[in-house]
Amino acid sequence: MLEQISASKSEILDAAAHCFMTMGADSASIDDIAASLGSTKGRIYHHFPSKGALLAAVQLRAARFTYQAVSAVADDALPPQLCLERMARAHVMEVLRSLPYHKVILQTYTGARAKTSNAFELGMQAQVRAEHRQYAELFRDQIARGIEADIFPERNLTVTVAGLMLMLNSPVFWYQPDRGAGQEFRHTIADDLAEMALASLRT
Amino acid sequence: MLEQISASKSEILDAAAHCFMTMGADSASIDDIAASLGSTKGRIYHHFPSKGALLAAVQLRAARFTYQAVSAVADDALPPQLCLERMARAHVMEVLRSLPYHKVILQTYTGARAKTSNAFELGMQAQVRAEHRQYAELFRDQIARGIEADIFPERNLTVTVAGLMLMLNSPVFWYQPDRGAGQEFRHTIADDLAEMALASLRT
DNA sequence: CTAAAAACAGACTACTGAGTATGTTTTTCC
DNA sequence: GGAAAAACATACTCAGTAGTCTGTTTTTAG
Repeated sequence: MLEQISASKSEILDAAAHCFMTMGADSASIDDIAASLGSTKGRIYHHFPSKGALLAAVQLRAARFTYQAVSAVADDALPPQLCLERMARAHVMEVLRSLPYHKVILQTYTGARAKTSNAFELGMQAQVRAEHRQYAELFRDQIARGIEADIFPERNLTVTVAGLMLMLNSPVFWYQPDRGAGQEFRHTIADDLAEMALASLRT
Repeated sequence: MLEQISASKSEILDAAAHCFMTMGADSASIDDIAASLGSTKGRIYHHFPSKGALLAAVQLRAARFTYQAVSAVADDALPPQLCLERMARAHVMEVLRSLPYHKVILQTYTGARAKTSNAFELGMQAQVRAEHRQYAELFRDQIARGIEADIFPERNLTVTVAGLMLMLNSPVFWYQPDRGAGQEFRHTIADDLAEMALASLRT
């Protein structure tokens, strides 16, 4: 589940996420990432077998970041609308915290897959999709519970879940962490989006 | 405004959008696009000065597709909530129709810019951003009108508009045009999403 | 019908960037 | 303290690709 990652490996992942974010996952070269670390590609290839594996590792970490943050506040004992609002707020706050990782996810989650596809990397990508699906299920379950209890109107579940989660991910497209006010604005974003997400489920 | 495009140029754009969609804008090579047309790169470079210009042309077309479809149904005489629902439905239907173009937009709209940046391409990219902003303004204006009239609660406009439009774009991430039922399902998606988008604006 | 321009094809160049192979330093562990 | 392994650095190979240049076909215009 939570693999033990060395400090150096974690540092590489942070740098990779940052480079992938700013330059794009394809344009950013291994040399770019190494340079941003003040080292050379030898270090990176010692820890990761290929660029695709490094990218997949970043994506996996992104999924696990949000999964941890959201599953911590999810509680089936709560009424679904309340539970969902807490989950939504936690999701947005976590996305804003570990922004580079989630930018990478959305960059590569449009179904575009490179030609380089050996067995190992295909497996990694499958795992990324699996964990992402598992995370989305947290929201899917609560929404289904709400529809079951007649709190939310009946709609296509796939359409609803995807629409809701993409709304919660929208800051990824425009939020600039360096520019402008910090923590207060983040809470404004999280509150507004969580409120909108909840409202979108009603009639 | 609406530049006259030759049939050959339009065909190239369609092929480029399809290749960019399936392989990613960076991974897809000019040779790939030419091959999918049954021709060679000579044809493409005769019509477009560079790959970046071709990509920008695809993005521009995507923005204009939706702009045309939505501005056709937008009407300031209508009450904002009604107008917005029509716009939302039109947007989703158009996105599903010209899906490859919009997949390319979202692929490249995460703020990641390649290193290749001569003056001409920077100008093209600026124009893409400008027209995209202009399109988003259609929705922004109606939402502002609704808040003004106390129909919608007051929220941060930037957060609201971005969240709303990304929700409307969510099918780009999962919809498969070839797989499964056609026109009826498209209407289901458009109806559900437009309803959700409208509901998200309420309290 | 013919000259000129447009619309391509095909071969070539130059460069980038992923991956490798080997050497060097640092840490670990007995 | 000394061997073994981990953690890097450096130099190199090689495939893929953007862009160019020249030649060939097709269309257009007078």
